[in-house]
Amino acid sequence: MSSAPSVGRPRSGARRLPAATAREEILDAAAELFAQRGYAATSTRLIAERVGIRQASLYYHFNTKEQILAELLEATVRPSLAFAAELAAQGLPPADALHALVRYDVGVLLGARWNIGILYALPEIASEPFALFRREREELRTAYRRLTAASSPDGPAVLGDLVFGLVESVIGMRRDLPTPPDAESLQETVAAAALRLARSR
Amino acid sequence: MSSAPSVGRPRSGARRLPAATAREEILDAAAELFAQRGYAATSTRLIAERVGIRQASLYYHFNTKEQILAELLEATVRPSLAFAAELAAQGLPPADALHALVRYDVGVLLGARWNIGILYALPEIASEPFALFRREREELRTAYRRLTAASSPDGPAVLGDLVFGLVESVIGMRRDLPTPPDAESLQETVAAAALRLARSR
DNA sequence: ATTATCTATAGATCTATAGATAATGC
DNA sequence: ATTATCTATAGATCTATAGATAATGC
Repeated sequence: MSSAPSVGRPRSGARRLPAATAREEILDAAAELFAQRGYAATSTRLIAERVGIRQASLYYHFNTKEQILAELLEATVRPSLAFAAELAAQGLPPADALHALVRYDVGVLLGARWNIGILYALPEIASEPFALFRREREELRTAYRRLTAASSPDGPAVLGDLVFGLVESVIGMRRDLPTPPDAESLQETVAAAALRLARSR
Repeated sequence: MSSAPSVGRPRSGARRLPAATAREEILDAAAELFAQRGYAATSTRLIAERVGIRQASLYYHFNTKEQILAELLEATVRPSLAFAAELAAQGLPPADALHALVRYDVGVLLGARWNIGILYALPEIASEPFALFRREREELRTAYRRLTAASSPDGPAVLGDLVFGLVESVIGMRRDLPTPPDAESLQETVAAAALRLARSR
């Protein structure tokens, strides 16, 4: 909530995001560095430098480096998961719900300040501190499976996973394409592509 | 070619792959560890331990740790790239060629001894030692773009990238699904899905 | 008194190089 | 003589903890 706090010893450097809390500044700097250079390749010293504090000061806000990554990952998957739950409560035709979920999810992945989704593939995520993130991402996968199967009752069981993969492929496009397509049109294109995969054959 | 060499000081440990060269053993151990625990999180000491040699002995075969990863990545993308070139020379109808390329590429990604594809997303790969791999992977992406555009002349320009993403989504399925679908049927399913995306609308 | 920072540092790495050594091949 | 390993180590990290300090708030 607050920006620069009125209490506490002053920082050595300038604030990164004057309107944000120290916690938010740390998450933002870490997101940028993790997405650009990798998690293990980013030292806590470098994160702190970008925030304008000393390395040890990070540990006033986070217990471990892993906790920083875990919070970033959870914050990225959670909005789409919540949106999927809303959709489920609305009883739309499954194809309409699938179209809406893809649109929303692609929007989240493209709209994030840093391309955090790139970190979904990190092998490090198999370890314990990321159990909650893994569970939430699997729930989202399940939502895609359910909507896809309902749209295409005779399709193969993996069709939902392919739609899920199709959606997440925008992460790679955002990273690799020299001029990534604009978000609005990509949201629509991917949603249409998902329906084309999911239509009953 | 040769298995255990007849020259050189004997190893401290047992061979990992008695039929392979030391170089191949190192690549195999590194592939397993990089895919399971991450590149930066895997020390050269651990790789050496799995091979049955001392850490410093790795450097007789490779100049840097990055070189080991670069060779693994290049070896994974190269067969599909070669196959795409063969296809281009054959002048098949584009939809048939696309179907064949997807089948082949999915087969490579699923058939590799370790799920190396997971490392395609590593942010570390943006650095210089991986320039050749990046170039080769972009060539493969170009092949998908060309075949997709030829199959669907009125489709959006990103359709080829979506097909590319669809193919690579099998990497995530191989990692995340408790019982990954068998390779044969997934090859066919993904190829059919790719054509469904690419058919002229 | 509380908060949010700072300085200092322990202890554990990690990559890569230098130079020795134990085999075979000639 | 050549090859493929070994031992030893330099030098550069890196994460996390301990305890001091510089603010504000009461």
